Amino acid sequence: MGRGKIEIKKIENPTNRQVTYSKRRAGIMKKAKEITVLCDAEVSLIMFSSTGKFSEYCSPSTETKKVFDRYQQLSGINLWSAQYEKMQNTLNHLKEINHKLRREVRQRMGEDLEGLDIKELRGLEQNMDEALKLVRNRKLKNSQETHRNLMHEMEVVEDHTVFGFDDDSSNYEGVLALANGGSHMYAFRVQPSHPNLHEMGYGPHDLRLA
Amino acid sequence: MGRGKIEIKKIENPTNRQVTYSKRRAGIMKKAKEITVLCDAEVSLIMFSSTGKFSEYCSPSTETKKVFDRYQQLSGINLWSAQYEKMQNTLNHLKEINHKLRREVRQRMGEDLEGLDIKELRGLEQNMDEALKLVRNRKLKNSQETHRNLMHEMEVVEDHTVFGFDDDSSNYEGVLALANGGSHMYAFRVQPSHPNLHEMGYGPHDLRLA
DNA sequence: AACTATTCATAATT
DNA sequence: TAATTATGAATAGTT
Repeated sequence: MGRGKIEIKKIENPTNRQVTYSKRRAGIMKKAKEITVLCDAEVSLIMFSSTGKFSEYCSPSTETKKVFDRYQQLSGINLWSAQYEKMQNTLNHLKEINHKLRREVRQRMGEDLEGLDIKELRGLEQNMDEALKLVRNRKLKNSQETHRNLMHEMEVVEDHTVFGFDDDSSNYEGVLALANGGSHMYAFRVQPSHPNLHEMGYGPHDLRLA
Repeated sequence: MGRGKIEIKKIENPTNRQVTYSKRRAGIMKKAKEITVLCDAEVSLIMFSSTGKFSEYCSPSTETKKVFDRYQQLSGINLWSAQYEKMQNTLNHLKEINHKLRREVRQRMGEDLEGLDIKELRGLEQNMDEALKLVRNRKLKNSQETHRNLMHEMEVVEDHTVFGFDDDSSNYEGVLALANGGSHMYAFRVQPSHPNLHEMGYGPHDLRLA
């Protein structure tokens, strides 16, 4: 179809090659459109010229993404397995760590002690006892400092006396806020569990790790 | 091109439709191959017939996956954004929680107290004090039970006396193992940080959340 | 970019 | 379902 037969091999002249590309690209696009209409088919066509220019056709019923998804299912090629698996592993690892940390905090709050034997309890007690001393020391140092600062301020700014230092409110909101029953730890709890990892639904090629 | 012109609209007769699909599919495939050779182009062609049968062509230089990757870059359509973003969000959320939990444990171990003010220190101290009481109670209850069980066993199995209850080894290996300086918490530390989420490298369409 | 002379793809037919 | 063939479409070379 043309003024003479041509051999199917790379056109070396870049201009000719580009021209032929344009013409044939249009042809294939047209054919793709026609087959989708005539035969009720689903088509995804992606082309890059040798100069890197990109064109695509996708049958109107779907999107390229859907064609890709379907392609994955049927071809058995898991395009994203590597990435997906890595992320999934990281997620699982983090969850596991989280679980352990949460348990550790709970135990340090005096909850969830059922699973510990005497030795462990003894160790925990000792550890907490030492830690408590550290906290007490820190508190002492801190209040001394605060006191010193106050004194200093009162000396420097003499007519701006500081009142109302509420010495009774022992609230530990900041990081913990769990002193009175309702532990704020549940704010940490991760959403449903697996937000939406299902939706990919690869059927037999499902990558979800246990 | 055929024994008469045809209108481009869906072929209602399923047999004819299937036959036409086969013929035209072969035609497009051939054209796709030709353009890749003649014009040194990169092509991905995926087709599904109305009966669901799937065929693909991909230029020999690449793989379908690579074409897809390139498609993503140039089209600006992030095919996996939904999935990827969800996972990324979950990951970040988990990391944040982890960080907080880790800090909480450290504080309950008497470390990392610099950031706390007096009120918080007071709250922490109080909380730890109460928790320590709980742990002590538990330990007491536990050792009483152990003792009782021992007694019981000695009564029942009279000639199998139990010696060697090492009352001095206060090891709390199980969950903590951090009593003596080296906290085992670092075992929990998550690998490099972002295992390999970089490798996708979407350039301007990078989805990595801060 | 537009124009043919050809070859090619394929609709209808067998 | 698979070949055949008449016909319209695609396109290589030219302008």
